[in-house]
Amino acid sequence: MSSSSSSRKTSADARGESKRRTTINDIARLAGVSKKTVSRVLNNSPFVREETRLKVNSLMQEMGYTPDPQARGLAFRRSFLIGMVFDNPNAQMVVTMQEGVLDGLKGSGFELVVHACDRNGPNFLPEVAAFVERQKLFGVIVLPPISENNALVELLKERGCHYVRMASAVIDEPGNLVASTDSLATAEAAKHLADLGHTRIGFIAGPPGFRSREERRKGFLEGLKKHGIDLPAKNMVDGAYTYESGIAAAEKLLKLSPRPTAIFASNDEMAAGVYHAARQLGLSIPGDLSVVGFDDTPVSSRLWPPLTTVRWPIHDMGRAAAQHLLRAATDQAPDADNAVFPAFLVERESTAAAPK
Amino acid sequence: MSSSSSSRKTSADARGESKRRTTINDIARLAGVSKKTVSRVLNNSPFVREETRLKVNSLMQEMGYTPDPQARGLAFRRSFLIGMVFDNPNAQMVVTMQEGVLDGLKGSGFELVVHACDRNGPNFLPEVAAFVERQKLFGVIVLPPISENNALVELLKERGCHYVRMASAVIDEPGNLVASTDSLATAEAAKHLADLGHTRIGFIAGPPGFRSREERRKGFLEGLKKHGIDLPAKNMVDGAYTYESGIAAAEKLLKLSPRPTAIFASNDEMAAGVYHAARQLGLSIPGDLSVVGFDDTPVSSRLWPPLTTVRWPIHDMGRAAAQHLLRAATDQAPDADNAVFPAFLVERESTAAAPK
DNA sequence: CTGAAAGCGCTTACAG
DNA sequence: CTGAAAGCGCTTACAG
Repeated sequence: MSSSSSSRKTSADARGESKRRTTINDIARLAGVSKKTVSRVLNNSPFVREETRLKVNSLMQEMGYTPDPQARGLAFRRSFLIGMVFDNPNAQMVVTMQEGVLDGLKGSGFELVVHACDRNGPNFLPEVAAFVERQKLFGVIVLPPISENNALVELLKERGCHYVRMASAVIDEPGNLVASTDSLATAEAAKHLADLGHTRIGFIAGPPGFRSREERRKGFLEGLKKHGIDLPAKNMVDGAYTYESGIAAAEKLLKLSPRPTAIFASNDEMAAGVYHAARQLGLSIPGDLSVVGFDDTPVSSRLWPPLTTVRWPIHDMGRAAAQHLLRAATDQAPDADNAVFPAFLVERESTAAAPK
Repeated sequence: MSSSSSSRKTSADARGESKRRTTINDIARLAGVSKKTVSRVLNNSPFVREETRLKVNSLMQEMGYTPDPQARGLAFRRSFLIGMVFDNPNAQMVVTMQEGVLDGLKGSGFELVVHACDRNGPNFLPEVAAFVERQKLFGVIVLPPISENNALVELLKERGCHYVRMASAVIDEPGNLVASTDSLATAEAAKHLADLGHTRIGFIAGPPGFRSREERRKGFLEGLKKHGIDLPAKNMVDGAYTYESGIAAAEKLLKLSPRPTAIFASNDEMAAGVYHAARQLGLSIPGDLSVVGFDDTPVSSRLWPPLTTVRWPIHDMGRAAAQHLLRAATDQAPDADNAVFPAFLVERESTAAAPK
């Protein structure tokens, strides 16, 4: 049965069963070269005669040969897997990002391994470290908020694991970063509300521990200040990026007297909570209350009236993250142009002139 | 530098750098057995003296040894990866399912590799086949609607790849299936509407090619029939499981005369579209129009009024799928009790007595 | 119950 | 520009 190394086609192949996959040995034998030479072609080594390269390549094509990632990985001491590490309350964001990453990875030979974790768990860092080491990951894409964890990034560096941090501001070098411009976008949102004549404004912040909380707040407050508006402390409440927390936060804000005429929620889920609270109080949007969200997730257009919100190109950013890692895989320099993605306001129908 | 096989701790280890991971050879040497014996312990072979097993196990623990999945995989001729293959318009469903799977896989040593595909693409099947072969996947979890593709399943069987089909009805044997009871749930929804006195009812179906389309329709129609209600053909329109298609379908249904007093949409996204269309026509929900959805995704509670819908335990089903594969990995018999999960109606505020 | 040899499909390190 | 040998960290097939 071990005719595998002596004849071009085993009988199983001939019968179309083809139990055994083509290996580097098959290609080497057929090309009349050593397997080391095939390996050189595979790895784009410059030390191969053009003629040899062509012959090997066409043979690989003909036989439908793809190198075994496990065998390669074992020899390389690293795998062809890329991890996506996340602990994020925003499900929609996670899928969209994931789809973008898959998009960018398509046809690269790298596969995406997803890894959910609990950033508050006692073994958070050791578990991620174990994951990275066990699978010998080539690289990791880290979603917020754990992308902001410097100890995590340090741990990845120590292990020689490439990484890309998804973030809401520039917190690393290009090549290790894909960021949106949250503070610019919320400044734009602030300007929008100011232009509509709002001065009594409520702000629902994201949860502590998220850089996006800070970025969105900073941009919004600075934007207001440019228009001469200062937000009193009582007009700012914390949320948790969840629907329920949005309801609770809005209830607090809408109890204020004088009542705010506009509320900015730091994400769409919380903005949906604002809608709920407003409705309970009989307030109409945008007649009595203007609302702005952040994320432009599907829910923003399902709400009534459709939500004015900030859009950031999640899918494209996911793809960019994949591309950064693929550049690293082929020893190309980081692509600085592919690191920062503008977020911007999308005006819909939840904002209107401030009531007199 | 090749002191690795002669001393217990290399100097790097002693300095806490520990560049080299512990391998099966280290454990064998320390335990004073052959690596084959360590391998036996690793694979739960019964042919190991209890004493030996204990010594090896405690040594593995002490050294923090985990076998290298790539090396094991190469020798086993299969990997410790599980694929999740999907092409589904419902992002929320995909994440929730994925989280359930990750939950079930936690601590198993198996990792989840996600693979989006295009079921209408020219190379759909060959691409999935290539994915499965290249990665030598242990198993695959297939999401609807491609879980209903028998050619795909055949292809997996041929390659000896374990699989679990996620479905809306019993379409395979337990162990290869995790299904919800969609038709029972929509029968329940039909009864609910009938009990409220609705007789002029609109039905928005899912897109052709989805088994869930058939199950949900069948259950709903049978449920109505039990209450003596027959749906004329013009009261049934097709949707695509998307928001936009829900709007379009509802516009058709609400043009009917007499106008339906209730609409069942085969998923929540389309139900959200019904809300939109109703609002454009100045119809109030549930006063003028009752609406029922399916999925109980977050959007159903963000809508106003909160949507009466069908809930199915997506997360639990994802976990069950993982558990089926893990049973297969340890040669346990399929767990028939863990295959069918009831879906059921969740009454909220979008349904009320039919207007007189 | 245990082990020595060979092999999984690649790459590294070395030599030419 | 090319190749033979050894090795990555495991398991299979065989022997005892």
